[in-house]
Amino acid sequence: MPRRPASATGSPGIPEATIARLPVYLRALYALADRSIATVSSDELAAAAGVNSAKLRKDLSHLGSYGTRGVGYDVEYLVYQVSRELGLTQDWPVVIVGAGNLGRALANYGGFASRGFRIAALLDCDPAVVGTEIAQHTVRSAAEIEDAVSSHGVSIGVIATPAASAQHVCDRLVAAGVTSILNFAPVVLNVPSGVDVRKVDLSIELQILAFHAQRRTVVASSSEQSWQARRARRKTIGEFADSGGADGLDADTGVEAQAVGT
Amino acid sequence: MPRRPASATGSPGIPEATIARLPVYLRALYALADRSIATVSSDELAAAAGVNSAKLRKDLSHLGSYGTRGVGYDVEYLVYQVSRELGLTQDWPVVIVGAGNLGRALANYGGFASRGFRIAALLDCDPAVVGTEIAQHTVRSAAEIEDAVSSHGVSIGVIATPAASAQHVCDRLVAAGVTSILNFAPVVLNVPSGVDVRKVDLSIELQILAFHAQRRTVVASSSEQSWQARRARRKTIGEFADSGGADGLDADTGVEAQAVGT
DNA sequence: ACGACTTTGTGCAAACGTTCACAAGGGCGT
DNA sequence: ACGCCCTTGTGAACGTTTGCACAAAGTCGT
Repeated sequence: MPRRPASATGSPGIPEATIARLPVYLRALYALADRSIATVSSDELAAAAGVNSAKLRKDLSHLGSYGTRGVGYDVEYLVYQVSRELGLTQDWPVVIVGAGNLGRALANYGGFASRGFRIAALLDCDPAVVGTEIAQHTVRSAAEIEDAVSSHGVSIGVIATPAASAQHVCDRLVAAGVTSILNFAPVVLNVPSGVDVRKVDLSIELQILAFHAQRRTVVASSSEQSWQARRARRKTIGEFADSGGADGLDADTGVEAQAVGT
Repeated sequence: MPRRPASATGSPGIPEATIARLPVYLRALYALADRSIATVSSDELAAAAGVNSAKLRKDLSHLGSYGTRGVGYDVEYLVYQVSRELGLTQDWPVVIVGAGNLGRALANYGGFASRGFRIAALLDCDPAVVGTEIAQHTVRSAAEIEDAVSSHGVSIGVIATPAASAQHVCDRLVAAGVTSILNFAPVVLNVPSGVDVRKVDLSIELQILAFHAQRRTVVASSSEQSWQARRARRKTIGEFADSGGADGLDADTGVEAQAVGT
């Protein structure tokens, strides 16, 4: 991840953590606008977005002073400002590579179009799928990646292929001029610097949940108390170095080696 | 998202950021094992996982001292240790609510089964879908959520429904005993404390990419005088040029077309 | 017009995360 | 057995993010 010099560019350098939350605020704001709510306080908006109100105010303060003290924020005005900051006042043509279940889900996802993302092309390499129609888009052959990218001036590519082809597809997208990639394939992509990659991994999220779920059962079996005691304890309680680290286990070789696919 | 009390449980308190990377390391380790590589250095593993090697070593050091100085890490042993830490040495039954494109993609996703996640039930409320077979699972009616959860001792639920039904489904899952939820619907879920929610939002990731892409072009054009001239406009929000003919134009349409039990 | 009340915007300190740099420790050749 | 070389594990410095608490700045009622 190439660090961006932030203030060296003339832009005030909005923290990455803030950027990641702006879309959440934006969605909450749209929901408010739908209900014809004209103004909103930081407390209300924070609650709708599921964050702390101080955090929300600090986040918004990075964009400028768009609130009115004693009143709150004008919903429509803030929608515009956040959209502009995120670059959503322009249309972003996007190519999606891979028209399996995931690619189809993406193509049908209303949240894209409503934020200015327009599907410029939907590609797949399976001849059985090429030519079929998905969400008003005719699936084109993956051989046309370069053409689709350059003819529409696409700068964002979505990879929804199996893991095995992801890097190859990525290379071609980058060569064709794509500089932002959203990767759903469970692999780490190698890209030249200057290309931005974000990863969405369905199974990683489950594994993180499993970790916490496991911990919960361990805790529950040792001390029966609901976990409300939020602020109770402080730092680590000594060194439990390794709770169950019996060395004797000869790493059971049942390592299921299975190619992960989408 | 609520802060996780990490060290409040009496366990060694592995940082959240580390937990989020363990699944990535695990995948890289599996790939190495597939190639019959017995040991790996922190440099190599870090490269495969796409992180800095110092970070990898520090992450692994939270689990214990499982490396050998001068040599590296034994791949199989480390696979076992990481799996155990993540709670993947046991099976996790999972219910998936919503059998649209996304639910189907999830059901067919090989990465779940290979990490110990077993689909206990796949539910939907659309009568046209109930009864059909998806990835060797017969889709059951959404009315049976409670039964599916309690009869299999499920503690992890996946919500792949449209936004409108997500909170309702969530409530029912929680009431039935689910304590970990993976949410794909673009809404902020309200859950009682003690329930762990993780969110995967397809459009948020794109918006973050758009921000960086925009910044890149702004920097390239080099003559943007920031946003001092902010007060002028008051654009309306209604019309976000949406040329594509996608169905849902409402700010927050669901992930898919079908509705799930309300 | 003015004071009471409300809410924003922000300085500050603590918590958290990352990176550097190097000592500790183990294998391997001789 | 010894010393060299390699890699781990970690203390310490640095940067980022969070949350508190409050002054600044506006509105509203009288």
